[in-house]
Amino acid sequence: MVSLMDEQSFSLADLMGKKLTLQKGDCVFCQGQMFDSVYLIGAGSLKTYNLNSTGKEGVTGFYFQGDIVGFSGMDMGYHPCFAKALEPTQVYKILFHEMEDLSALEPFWARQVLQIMSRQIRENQRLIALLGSRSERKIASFLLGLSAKFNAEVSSAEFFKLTMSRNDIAAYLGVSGETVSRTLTQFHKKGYIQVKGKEVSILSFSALQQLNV
Amino acid sequence: MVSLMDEQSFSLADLMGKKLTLQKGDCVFCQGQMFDSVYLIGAGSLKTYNLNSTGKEGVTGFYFQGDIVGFSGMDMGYHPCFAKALEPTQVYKILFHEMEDLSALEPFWARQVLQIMSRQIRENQRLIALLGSRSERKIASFLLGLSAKFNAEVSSAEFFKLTMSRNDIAAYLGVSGETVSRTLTQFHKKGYIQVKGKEVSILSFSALQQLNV
DNA sequence: CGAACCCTTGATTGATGTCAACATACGTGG
DNA sequence: CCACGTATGTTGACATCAATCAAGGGTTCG
Repeated sequence: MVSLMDEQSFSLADLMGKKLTLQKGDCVFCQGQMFDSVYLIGAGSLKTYNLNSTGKEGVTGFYFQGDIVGFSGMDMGYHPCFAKALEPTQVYKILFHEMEDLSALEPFWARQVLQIMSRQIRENQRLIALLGSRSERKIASFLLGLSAKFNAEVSSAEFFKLTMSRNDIAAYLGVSGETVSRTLTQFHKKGYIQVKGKEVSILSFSALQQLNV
Repeated sequence: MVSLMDEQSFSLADLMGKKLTLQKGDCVFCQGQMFDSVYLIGAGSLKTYNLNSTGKEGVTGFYFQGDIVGFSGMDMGYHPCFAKALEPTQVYKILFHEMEDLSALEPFWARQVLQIMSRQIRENQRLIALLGSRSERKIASFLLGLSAKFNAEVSSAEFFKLTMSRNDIAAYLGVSGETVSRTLTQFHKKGYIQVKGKEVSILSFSALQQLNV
């Protein structure tokens, strides 16, 4: 996979984007804030979430190195969600009108942006297709997706870190935090995964894939 | 809202896209098929869905006039879903590499494409945020979203037509067909909506919005 | 006109949310 | 470095929503 973090585009990002360093809990942008930029993630991870009138968080996505966060604000002109760092994180701020200009100038960049948006649409639709399935399957799919993402883009370590809390995962998949806990220990007891706090390793991809259907 | 169906871009679409006429049930593309085009909808409506190994349909989206369908296939190089007409429908086939060329030449077009993709990301995330909520709320949100879309883009008629079946709605929202039926009649009894087969009219937006939270 | 599909409604069952208690990890300040 | 307090995670008991099964009516299309 060609990534925006490859050398060629890294220089592009450097050119156009102001580099921001975030601590855990810092927000890149807030729900309702005016849209003028998107953010390319250089390192770390973010979650996007919105608050409904009851104050409950709905997590709409997790973002890692090479992802761009903030596109959902483009068409309405304001961000419909918060974007908050899950760990120390670096992002490159990309002013939207500069990105548009560059699209006209640099075909490689334009194609990369479309690729990233397309990937996001596909990933969102993968989740939507899970909407009706049981929590076991949702969580299996979540682990497999995360593992694929990490192996492809971040590292090939056996263990990967869940930088988000169990409740974040729960709010993302539309289940309760307790169900996430229960299902993880269930997977562990069946020998599908190994869990050490926030570190997870998949022992049987096939078993999870079978649940995933 | 500026739409791709406005005069200026209509001529663009005419220029680049071969016009296809579909009957109800016809597929624009199939799951697994190679990606080379996206499709701008001129009239009618489509659903996208995928089949899992058990043969069960998971509906990932509904698309109407002015939407572009097929972006989810871009980054992997093949379509991860079917796109099937829900009624007599017209689409403009847009070869992807031609779209890229035109985007480089025509900033207006490039911006429109980004807008449409952004809207789709936002709409998908709105659904994802509903993942954990009760079916009542899911269906209320679905009706409100559809109503907004129709009023904005298709017509301002009081009634709008559900071109998809109850089971399609169910598969989209991750509930059972029976639950869709029951909830609609419940809304009807409470005076929130009027239902005549596939025609629906919203009598109390506020009541539905309150459920929507 | 028949057959297939779609929709509605009822009864039952099962999965999962909620509540509660406890355990563990984390961060902060002494 | 320890001690405390808070946030996060785990586990159990129970309640509830919605899936499933089933039956019947309605609609569409060949």
